[in-house]
Amino acid sequence: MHGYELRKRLYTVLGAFRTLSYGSLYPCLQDLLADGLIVEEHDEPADDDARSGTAPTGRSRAGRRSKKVYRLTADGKERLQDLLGEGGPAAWEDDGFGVHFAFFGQTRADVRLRILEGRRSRLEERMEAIRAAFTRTRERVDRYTLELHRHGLESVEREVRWLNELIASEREAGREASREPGREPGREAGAAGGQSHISDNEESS
Amino acid sequence: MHGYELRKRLYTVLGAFRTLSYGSLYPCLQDLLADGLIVEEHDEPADDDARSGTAPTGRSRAGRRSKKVYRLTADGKERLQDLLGEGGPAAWEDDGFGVHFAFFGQTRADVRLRILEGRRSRLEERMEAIRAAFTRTRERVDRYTLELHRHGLESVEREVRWLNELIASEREAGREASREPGREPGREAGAAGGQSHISDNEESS
DNA sequence: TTCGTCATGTAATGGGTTACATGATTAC
DNA sequence: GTAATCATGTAACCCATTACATGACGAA
Repeated sequence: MHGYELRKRLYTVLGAFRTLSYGSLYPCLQDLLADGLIVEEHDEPADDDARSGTAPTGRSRAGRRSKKVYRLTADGKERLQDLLGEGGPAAWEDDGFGVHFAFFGQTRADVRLRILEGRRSRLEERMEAIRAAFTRTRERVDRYTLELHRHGLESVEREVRWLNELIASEREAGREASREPGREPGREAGAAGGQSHISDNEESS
Repeated sequence: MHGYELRKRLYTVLGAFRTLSYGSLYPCLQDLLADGLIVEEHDEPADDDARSGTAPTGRSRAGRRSKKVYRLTADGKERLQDLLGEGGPAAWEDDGFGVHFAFFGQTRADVRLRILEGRRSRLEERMEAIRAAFTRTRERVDRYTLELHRHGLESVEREVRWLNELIASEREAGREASREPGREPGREAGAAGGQSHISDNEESS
């Protein structure tokens, strides 16, 4: 898709986390282009006789013709897979986790599990740190600070419970997948829930 | 206190949110100094005969003598009060809210209430946005993205409930304070909970 | 024809981090 | 005396945002 569209979609997908300004998005696309990870297409949708002078009669002529449409190259897809396959420490930091999670649909099952578990242990470390600070400073902070800590701690605890559910769900899916040997392990969608394929750049190379 | 100490305390107070590197802290202190909002003291704690050659025998000689100890000037305190009194939109953004909340102990009750309500309405806007995106994209995103949205939405809902409790608590405290006319309104500590005074730069001017 | 939205881009700017360098003080 | 920690500071850099500038297109 093109930049403008990408940004809006980025917003709806991980909007709660962060959105990206055009000032960083467009230069980034240029870099990706220079690195050969994406190619630029011009999306002139069959210029058979589209040049007819008649006004487009409102809503027809579906998508407004847009400037630059980008598409991942083979190199780009490989790079993406490398990125998604990493699952290292960067993937369980606050920043990285959201993005990695948003791409779980394209991520190998074993990597998904590693990321979820890594994230959980990160949060458990943080919980420990907060709890320690809690007992250490008990009487030395005012009640608002205490309340802030309490709420922060509960937030972390809640996310850990969420991760526990996801991990259990992933493990369950793994067991089911291994019972029926019809497919290679580590590539299916996951646990509960029906249709799970993402839009998946359609007829691309 | 001095920079090193400040940073550690910053970490324990709003550590869950963000910590500050020395690379930004020290230049910042220099700017504050240049603006006359803080002064530098050298904290030579009574050099009566502390120069005795004997080793300090371990744990005595309480605070380690530190390099530069800063203290707020009258101007600095005024500026702080201005900052704390603002309670405008900046105070209910993700960034600003944590800091403002951490200073609630020094903040006027009416400002506290305004900040809490502003924060709540910000979150309610966000909830609406997420819910809208939810129904709009219902069938077009994979289950992981959906799960991310669901969890994000619940996080926001939870924070709203937390704010509701805090607001109720503040209102209750306000009513109690107005019943006993012993003090000026809008300066007491708040609702439930015992000791609430913060360290409050001790015998300072 | 003009306005609003879609769409892309550039330059200035800002706020922070990392990495580095230094020195004082305490513990062994 | 040497290592670890406390404590301060500087410089390079990273990365994103803001503000600005441009242009195409659809609707009034």
